[in-house]
Amino acid sequence: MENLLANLKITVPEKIYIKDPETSDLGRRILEHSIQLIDEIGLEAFTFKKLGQKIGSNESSIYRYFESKHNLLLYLTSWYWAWLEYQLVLETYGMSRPEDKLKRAIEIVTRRVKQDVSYTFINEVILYRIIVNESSKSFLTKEVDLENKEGYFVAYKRIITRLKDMISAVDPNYSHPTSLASTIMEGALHQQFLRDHFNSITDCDKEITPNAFFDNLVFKVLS
Amino acid sequence: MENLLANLKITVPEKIYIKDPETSDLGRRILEHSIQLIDEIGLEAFTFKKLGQKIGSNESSIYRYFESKHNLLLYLTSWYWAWLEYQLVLETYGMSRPEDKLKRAIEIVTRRVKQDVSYTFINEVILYRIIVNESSKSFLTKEVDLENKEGYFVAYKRIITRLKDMISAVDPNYSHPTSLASTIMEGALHQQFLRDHFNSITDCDKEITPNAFFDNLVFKVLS
DNA sequence: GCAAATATAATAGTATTACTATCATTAATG
DNA sequence: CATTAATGATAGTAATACTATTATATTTGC
Repeated sequence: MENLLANLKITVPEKIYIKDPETSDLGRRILEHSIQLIDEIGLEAFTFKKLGQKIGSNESSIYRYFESKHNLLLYLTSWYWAWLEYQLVLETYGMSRPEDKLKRAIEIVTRRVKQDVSYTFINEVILYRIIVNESSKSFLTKEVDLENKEGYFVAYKRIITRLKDMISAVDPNYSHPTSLASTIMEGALHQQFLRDHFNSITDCDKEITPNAFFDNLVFKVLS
Repeated sequence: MENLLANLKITVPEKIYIKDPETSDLGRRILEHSIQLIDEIGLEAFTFKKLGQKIGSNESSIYRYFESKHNLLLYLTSWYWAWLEYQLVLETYGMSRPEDKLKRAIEIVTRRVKQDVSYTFINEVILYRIIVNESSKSFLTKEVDLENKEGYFVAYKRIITRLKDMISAVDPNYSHPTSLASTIMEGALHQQFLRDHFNSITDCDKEITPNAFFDNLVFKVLS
């Protein structure tokens, strides 16, 4: 798996960036350290100036890659969804029983990323924390419809559609497979967040994982 | 119901504001018009200066009520959760069958607010749109643990706890009542958002409501 | 009814943000 | 080796997110 990904480029919609950051050393440093910095100080306090200082580069140079920090966030989230979709396809490939396949799929999309598997400049463990804490902000804006038209959210929509298909494969008569799929995806992130910050309103802790909750939920709903 | 609320003050944690906005004309204008303005231009573009212009008052005067727009958002979300809890308690009061009670509760917390019921300066229909689009931003910050310690999120946690209790009343053996409760609350807002902006990843539309989805889900999980 | 207290308005000022523009320097490529 | 492209340095702008100060209303307490 690691080898496969090393040769495979995760594709992010072109319009999100001005210059493809994966094609240059500076671009790759921008990605690597923006993930670290956003994780450290949060998206609100994150600025291109601070990032420039961290990577020993100039603010103006970073603007040649991304027109704003919002677009950088779109890039990182898009990258993550594409990466997760890749994991999903790879790890369920060839499974014939729909139940097993769905079970595995739920595992993949609800688990906390604990290992940096792809050995690139993008650290998925840290990126996952950004997804939990910041990804909602990528679409909770007034520009969402415009950006959606530009295709900025295709990766997110595609992985949910895949999950939906797996749900319908288990129970073709279930009436709300798409909403269930989107609820699993967003709900898992939310439960991870609650586990870290509001443990009184989640059952998830060190033993009970969001995966256990959603696995139980989905198979009760579909049976 | 309307009469009751007219005499009842929704309580928001004191530390959220500098001066209680409900106690003065200017304060009430701040609340009324901040809701309108945030709904119009979004939280990111919203500033106290613009609000001041809208209400014919001065930026500096608004700062005497709230130390930042983040705290204003905390106020509005807190107010909403307290208001919703009030609806929940009122509308399920005296119901004896746990199943009926839970069914009604799910209806209350998943429905889109369509009528301004309390006749105050706070328009709940518009506020609901703010909750859908902006409320996550109230806790997705680096300061969340600090603010949680200060009690800024008690209203949110309390309503989820109430819902959890109703779930457990229906099925005391269900293993994840708290996570189910928080998933319903947050998930309903998310489905409303998807309905408005990403209809390909939800089943909800004009006919199917988030309520239909969650009602079906919960009673399948608990039976 | 008036003094004192309080609330609001007006103005100014600061540091930072989120950029854009220009020009110099360095590195890559044909 | 000349041209082009990428990066860096510097400067500048409008807006943001405030704080501070002073002036002017308004309320309230006696």
